[in-house]
Amino acid sequence: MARAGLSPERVTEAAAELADEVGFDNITVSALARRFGVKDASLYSHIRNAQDLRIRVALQALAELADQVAEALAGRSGKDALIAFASAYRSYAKAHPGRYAAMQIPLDPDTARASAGPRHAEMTRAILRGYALAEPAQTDAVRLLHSAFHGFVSLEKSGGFDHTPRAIDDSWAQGLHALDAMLRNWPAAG
Amino acid sequence: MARAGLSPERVTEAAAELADEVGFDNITVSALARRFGVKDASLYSHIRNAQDLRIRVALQALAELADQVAEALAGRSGKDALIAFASAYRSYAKAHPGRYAAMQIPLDPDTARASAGPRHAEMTRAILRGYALAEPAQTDAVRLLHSAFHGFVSLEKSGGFDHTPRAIDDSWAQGLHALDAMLRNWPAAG
DNA sequence: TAGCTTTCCTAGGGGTCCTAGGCAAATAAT
DNA sequence: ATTATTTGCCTAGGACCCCTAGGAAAGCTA
Repeated sequence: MARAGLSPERVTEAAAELADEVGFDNITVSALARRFGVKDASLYSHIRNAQDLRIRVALQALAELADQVAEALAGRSGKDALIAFASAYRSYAKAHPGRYAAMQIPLDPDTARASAGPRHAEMTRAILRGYALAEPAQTDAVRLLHSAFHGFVSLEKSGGFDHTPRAIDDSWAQGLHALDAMLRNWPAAG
Repeated sequence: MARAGLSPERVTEAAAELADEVGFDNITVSALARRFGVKDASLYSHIRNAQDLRIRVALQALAELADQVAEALAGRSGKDALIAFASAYRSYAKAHPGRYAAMQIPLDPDTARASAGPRHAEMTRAILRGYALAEPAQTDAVRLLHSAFHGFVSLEKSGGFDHTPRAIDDSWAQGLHALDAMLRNWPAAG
């Protein structure tokens, strides 16, 4: 029997593609095996189990997104950087819905530390350098920005904005405009 | 054989409790049947299928949360209303993680229109009455607020804020403070 | 070429979803 | 009160999925 040339990397990549096609919740070891023309049991030489597969997809997605955000951010600062960051984030979620969903699964602390997660946090902080926020305001702002981006993308995907005629792209642009203003006038604690 | 006294309502309620205990993704018809001391096939007289069960939980959760938000909002306006709304939202998510996750599944348009979703939208708009925003700014602000609340709660739950010492409650309070300031100084389009 | 490692296989157990058809309990009709 | 009807829960069983154990062949190493 000819070999299919599997490896953890190829399996993970195929799982990511499958997730984008059928949804992260619907990736199964069996479907993945079918895609390779292989029996499902054969995949267990390359992945530990189904959960391990999902975590691999999540880690790959985090790294991919971090790369794209880093590229979008290069040479920009202030509001330009804010918009570039947010747009890269939203574009990735739209282009790769399965991978984006994968990124939301909770990782155990060790895995999270070794992932691209810290890069994301660092880049978000980098944006805020243009706004001169001292701690702990910086952390609060990072959390709020991250929340707003993730929330928007997530609600957009689940259809939460569908029942109002206003174009979503316009709300997004205006929302970023407002967030920029908010960061420039960050209020004192109280 | 004595009957278990099942009904669509009791099954849905039990599914919601189960979701809060083991996570929305882990509710199964089998587990629910075990909880009632009944065979899994027996539940199919009360629910159409597993997806139907999930939708019922989602609709119940939307209605419950709408009730709680309405109560929290009564007699408040401006920043008080903003904080009351956001706190009710976050409290519900913490107290009922499974139900909260259920609310995120996409509903088809007819189901969504008949759900408590429109009540949520209306209440969010009610908050903004204290800030005197004209359309389309009002819609943009509604979307941004909803995004920020949902994003924050969702990231908090998946551990996205765990790697910074700043207390999450403090970030939440300060974030609401900043959002209030943003709404009071909503920028002109551009 | 002989041995070793890796890759994929078959076999099989256990779980979940769901349908079909049957019997018994609760309810309605006579 | 007896009969008829509806309803609730049952057993049986198919399809799919996850995962383990152990075997055979492909490819590498000596």
